[in-house]
Amino acid sequence: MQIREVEQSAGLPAKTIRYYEEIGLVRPNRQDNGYRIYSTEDVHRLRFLQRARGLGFSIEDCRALLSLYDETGRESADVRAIAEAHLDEIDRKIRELKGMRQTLAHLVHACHGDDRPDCPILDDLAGIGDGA
Amino acid sequence: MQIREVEQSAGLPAKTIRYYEEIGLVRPNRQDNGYRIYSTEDVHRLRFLQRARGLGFSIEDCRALLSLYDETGRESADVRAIAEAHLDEIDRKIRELKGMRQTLAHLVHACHGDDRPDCPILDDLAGIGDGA
DNA sequence: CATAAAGCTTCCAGCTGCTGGAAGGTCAAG
DNA sequence: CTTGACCTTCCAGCAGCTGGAAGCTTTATG
Repeated sequence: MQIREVEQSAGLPAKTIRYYEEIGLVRPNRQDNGYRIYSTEDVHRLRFLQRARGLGFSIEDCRALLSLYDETGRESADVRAIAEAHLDEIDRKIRELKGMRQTLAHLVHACHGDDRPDCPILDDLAGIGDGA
Repeated sequence: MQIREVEQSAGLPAKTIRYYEEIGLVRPNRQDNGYRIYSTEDVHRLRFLQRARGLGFSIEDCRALLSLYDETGRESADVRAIAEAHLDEIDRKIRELKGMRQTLAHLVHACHGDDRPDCPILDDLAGIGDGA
């Protein structure tokens, strides 16, 4: 299978697929002309990566997950530990974004948003608290 | 005021302050020896940046907000438009993270996480659906 | 058979927003 | 006069790609 076809079946752009090879996540063979040739297993790994990345795992997490996937003697606890750490990280990000969201929504609400220059959003950013 | 002191009052590391100058967000004067010297207004701008970044605005948004802040004839609608677009973006990210969170929490829950190799997390990533 | 279009290759640069570190100038204290 | 704290510039690197140039190969068409 050539790269253009793998794009479809793995759901990843060719550039990304080559990049994943460059950083050692997948090792396709080469044809005589130098073209990459992907086995079903290569495509499998790429799909794995596509899903793991879609869940927000970092590249290094993906590398660890893939190697656990390869390792038949793995302990599921190791996999779960990675996933739990990532889950915590996601929760942290959600909390952070919600904090921003709240402040921002409040400010947007307070701003009349017309042709006049006075603006609670700018006031807040400038550190002019409303005292409340 | 020299940079080390500005670090404290703006709540930004010196490296970042210099970087903000490099990209034209602030323009401190120089002493004869070449040292940067920050006016109260410079510090003010930096604090503005610190807050805006803390709310997750991009550097380009910050640039736009600062220039609206400078512009006394601004329309608050312009400020609000930037803030609303950013709010939408935050909401999008929260939704994305929540989607990940849900899938991942489900998988973590399903994984017994012991010394055995079978693992629903890896199965899912490998595309082995549980058919449900 | 010539040529053009499509697909492949490598390599280099750039994106965001800093951050670390090296090499070196300046200044106040002892 | 030296030490140490501060300041400067410049260059490199982080994540995770993405775009583009320059140049092969292969396939389709006239």
